[in-house]
Amino acid sequence: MGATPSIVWFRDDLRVGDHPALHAAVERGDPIVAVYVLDEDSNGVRPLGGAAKWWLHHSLASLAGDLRDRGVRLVLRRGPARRVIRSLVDEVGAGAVFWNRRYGGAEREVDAELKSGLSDDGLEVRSFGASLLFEPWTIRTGSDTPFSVFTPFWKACLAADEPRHPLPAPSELDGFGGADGRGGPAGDDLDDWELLPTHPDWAGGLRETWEPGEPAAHRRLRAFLADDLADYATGRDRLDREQTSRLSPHLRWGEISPHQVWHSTRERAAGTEGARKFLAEVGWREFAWHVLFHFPELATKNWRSEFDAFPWPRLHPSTLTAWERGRTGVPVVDAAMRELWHTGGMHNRARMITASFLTKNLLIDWRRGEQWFWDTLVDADHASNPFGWQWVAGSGADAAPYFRVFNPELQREKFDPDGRYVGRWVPELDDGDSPEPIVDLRETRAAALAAYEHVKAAK
DNA sequence: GAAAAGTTCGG
DNA sequence: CGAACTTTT
Repeated sequence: MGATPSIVWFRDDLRVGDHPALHAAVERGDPIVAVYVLDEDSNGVRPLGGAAKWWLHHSLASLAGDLRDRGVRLVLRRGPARRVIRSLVDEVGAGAVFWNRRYGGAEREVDAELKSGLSDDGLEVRSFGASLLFEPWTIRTGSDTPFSVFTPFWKACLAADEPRHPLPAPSELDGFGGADGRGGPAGDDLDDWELLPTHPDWAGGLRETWEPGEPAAHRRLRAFLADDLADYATGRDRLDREQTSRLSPHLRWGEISPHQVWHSTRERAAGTEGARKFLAEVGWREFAWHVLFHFPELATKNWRSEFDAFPWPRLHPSTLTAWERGRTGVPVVDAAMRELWHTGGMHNRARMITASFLTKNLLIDWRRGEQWFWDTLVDADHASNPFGWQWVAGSGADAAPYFRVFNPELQREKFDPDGRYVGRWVPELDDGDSPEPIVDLRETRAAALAAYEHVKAAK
């Protein structure tokens, strides 16, 4: 056993393949301590939603297995990360701490403080880019500002140096304290974290829909590239088809890296319309994270501050509840909200439709919707979720308010032409049992545009 | 199929 | 400047 082990701190990168921090620890040569910290205590770190906890439980179980197979036990610790990592360092006498970068505001503060503190104590502390294709500070406009429009942003990314090729997963690791970790530091039992719902167990639909973990992420990518990429450019918009990649939760938890997605897609289908379009969707994820990097308050504050003048009417709680539970009387909205409640996922276009309906037709503040998605989506992350909501609300980057009052009836006709999506989730429609919409679409659209006039006046 | 219409960014 | 923009009427 080496005297000075290296700690690899796993965060939103629950994988062993293409893991630069783990890779660097292997190269360093000392025995490895792998740790995951459940941090619900650090200032400003957002507590996980219910669906996210469900995913995290299974993803950690999968990662622990993959590490154990390679000779390392995953140590689970709970508490404020600064304190937990520092005490682990002392406990094992670590000589190095490696991690992959996080880009949220609160997380960056935690990491920066730890990095300087541990470095002052003489440890080797290194962080790596692993969850984004391009570091946010490297993609800038010609006038050296961050981009606020997607298309030129993505063009600049495509013109930059190509993202690195993925690193191989280490086949064998030198675990500190032996392969079973008995000689190493103690950790929590995953079950004791109670991440899974019990009373009641509402996760049945999630189990039917998803398979968390790194091996499943790669199977999903392979199946998507083989079956769905060719017709992706148009098929992705169809609510009644399963032609999207459904990789978002795997990317959210870092079970697969965007580098792996990028290179696999290019190797398989470089130059095709499907590949171009799919990688642009990965680009939207990238853009959201870059925006969050430059504007850490994305989840709470309007990115366009003039939207602070938007006159959200007084909220009737029953209206919000009707939206949450899929009882608005607007079929495609109700179908999508029930899909979310049941499966923990929602089609990309359905997200735009339901978000437009909440903010433009119900005139409810985007933050209420964002919070609901945060609690119910398995893929909700710190960037894409608030970014998407602000984009739809009109307060965000690349948002063109006038254009983004979706008409849910038109959207249904275009993207669920045979009614298969709506019929699956709102079966009572077939019985001729269609309730009246809780709002008039034309009137509320006009009201939203009138409210938007206040925003313009506030500029 | 055109117009509604506001903003960004590269040329 | 003018092209671009996950749309609606």
